[in-house]
Amino acid sequence: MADINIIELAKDLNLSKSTVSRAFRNNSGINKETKERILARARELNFTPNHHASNLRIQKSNTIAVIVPEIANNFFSKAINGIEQVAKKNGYSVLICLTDDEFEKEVSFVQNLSNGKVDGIIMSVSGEEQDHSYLKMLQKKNIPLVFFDRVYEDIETAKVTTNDYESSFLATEHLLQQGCKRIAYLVVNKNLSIGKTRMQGYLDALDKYGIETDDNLVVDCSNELTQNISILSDTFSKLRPDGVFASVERLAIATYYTCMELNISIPEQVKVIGFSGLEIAPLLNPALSTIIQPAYNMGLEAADVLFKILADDETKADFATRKVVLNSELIQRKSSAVGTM
Amino acid sequence: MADINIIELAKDLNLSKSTVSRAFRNNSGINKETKERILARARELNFTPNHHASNLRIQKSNTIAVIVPEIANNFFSKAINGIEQVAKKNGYSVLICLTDDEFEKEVSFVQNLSNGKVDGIIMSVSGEEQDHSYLKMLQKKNIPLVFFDRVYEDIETAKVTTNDYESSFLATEHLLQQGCKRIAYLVVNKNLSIGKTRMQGYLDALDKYGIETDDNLVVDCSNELTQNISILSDTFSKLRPDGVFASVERLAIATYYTCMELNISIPEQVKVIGFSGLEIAPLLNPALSTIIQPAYNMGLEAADVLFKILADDETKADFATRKVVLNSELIQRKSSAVGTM
DNA sequence: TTGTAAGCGTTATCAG
DNA sequence: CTGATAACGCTTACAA
Repeated sequence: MADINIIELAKDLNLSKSTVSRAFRNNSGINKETKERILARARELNFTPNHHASNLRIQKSNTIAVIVPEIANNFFSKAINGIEQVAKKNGYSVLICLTDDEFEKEVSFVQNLSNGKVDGIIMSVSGEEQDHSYLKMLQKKNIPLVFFDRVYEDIETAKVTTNDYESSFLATEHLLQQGCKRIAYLVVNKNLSIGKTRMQGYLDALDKYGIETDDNLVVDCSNELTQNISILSDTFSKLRPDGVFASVERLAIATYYTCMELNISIPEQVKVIGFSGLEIAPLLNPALSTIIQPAYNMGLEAADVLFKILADDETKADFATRKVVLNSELIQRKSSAVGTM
Repeated sequence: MADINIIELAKDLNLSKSTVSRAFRNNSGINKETKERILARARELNFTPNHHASNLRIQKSNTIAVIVPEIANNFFSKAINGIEQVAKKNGYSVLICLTDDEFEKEVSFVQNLSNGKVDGIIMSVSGEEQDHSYLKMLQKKNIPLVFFDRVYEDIETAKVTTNDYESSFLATEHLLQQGCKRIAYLVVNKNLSIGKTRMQGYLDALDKYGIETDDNLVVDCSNELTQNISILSDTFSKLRPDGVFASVERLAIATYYTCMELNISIPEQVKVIGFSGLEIAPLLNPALSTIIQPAYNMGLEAADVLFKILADDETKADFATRKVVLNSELIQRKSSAVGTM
């Protein structure tokens, strides 16, 4: 109940509330000394203007939302880190929304956020095969949207992605050059555009090297480790691939666990490469060859684009449909090496 | 500009805004049919009540903040995951604040949040040696605070921690039982209570086994990998420890990198154990012995306590100073094994 | 430079 | 069950 508002502070200082209000804004014409006096007293009384009142008044929340499938994940936590850094610099707060990869939650978050709670949204999507018209609402309400990594192709908005096709092509080509003939492609959801794009790189590389595609070698996995191990055990025993290309980090890990269980030696019996940002890839047994996405920088870029749109100057329209493509980096390590190193 | 408010919606429906408002609350006495009619029309027009207006009115934000040193980190990202799950279930949003381990940012976040922006705060602290009186403000403004993992001992509030002393004691004892005589304790900041507590477990275990303490074996590291490698290289060449107990994950990783560089073999020349929640600890070369903190569950617990306090019933006071201690789990793997496995 | 007053879009109280 | 009206705490023309 020790709550104090601008009126009481004004009374305390024998000023009007408008003058006090001005002290908290930079632009307004106000006497330097009165301003000092006000701020000093405010500090004493622990007063700062109520967020909701001023947000209501100025129709702005100074908050952005990040909607992602998960957070306990190398890639997303780094991306969020990047986003938060930019937000902090701009005086914005960051709301975290985890969809758990469920489209319904994504929709419900967006709906819940569209009433002024946030000024903009950065999202990595979870419902490619669904109806995306619910996003129209954001446009109507003038809430800018930036996609990163996982995007909806049919929605025309700002997007920050990586060169997935090229990376996948190169990764597959790398395995081929190391002598692999039967390369398995592991994917979590074939229908996600990101899975498709990466798969296309894989397919085209095979094609370039004149390798026949075996549909069974495209393995649909899940997000659950034990389940993946069982799926992969099956694949390994039935199809005996000599190479594995994991389209996401957790599938590379599942591959390692499976090989450990089945006593399959990497890279002698099967060579492995995967998308992954693990700092400890070199410490794995054996060191894992990786394609590293610049997760942190993607966050930075996505946030940068969003704030450019929010800045609302002439360039705004330009950024509203901006496409940024960052490059991933392929690093060869022992898991895809020839012979015994 | 397609923005619609409750008044226009009311006009559209030939009703008063109070009736329309009631349709969006559950409790209020309102005719079922009119309510349906209102909600239907609202859906058509994409209307839901403005957040700031209602927050201002009801003096509540339905938002909590999580203040942590970093997010691109196994432990914190899992904890946040837990927190978000609980928040979502309670209809709350989660604001993420990253202090980058800087006390000033922590203070500035708390100050910024204390004006109604959030209803409660969950925090893992970054300024043990600083003045914590700034937190008094939260009490005055009736914003509940729950600490987790890293806490301020001098602040009486709800706390969720793990049994750090016991875990450290057991980890050190484990190394001793494996035959180590010169065990290094790696810590990022000796002054943090969490570092102190863990160190005490280490010291007491040494004592129990009649091992003289060598102050040089308590190694103060940083958060930066390359820096840590150089610090550890120094330690290894000068002090030749036969055991390493890493008080946080990144120091276990730094130890591995250092040993790799110096060609020191784990566990033959030095046995290693560390706090870590890495799913891939078994896949490292060699598999890393770990003490696993229940990060996700800590998040769950911390959020549970916070919402119990926010529920504001008789038990509130009880939870406001609740102490929850969860157990970590020690898992022995090859990095601390005897002989060559 | 400061003060007055009109809103921002809700919700809650009180009549009807 | 519904409607009028007064807050909630702040910002911003406009006036002084």
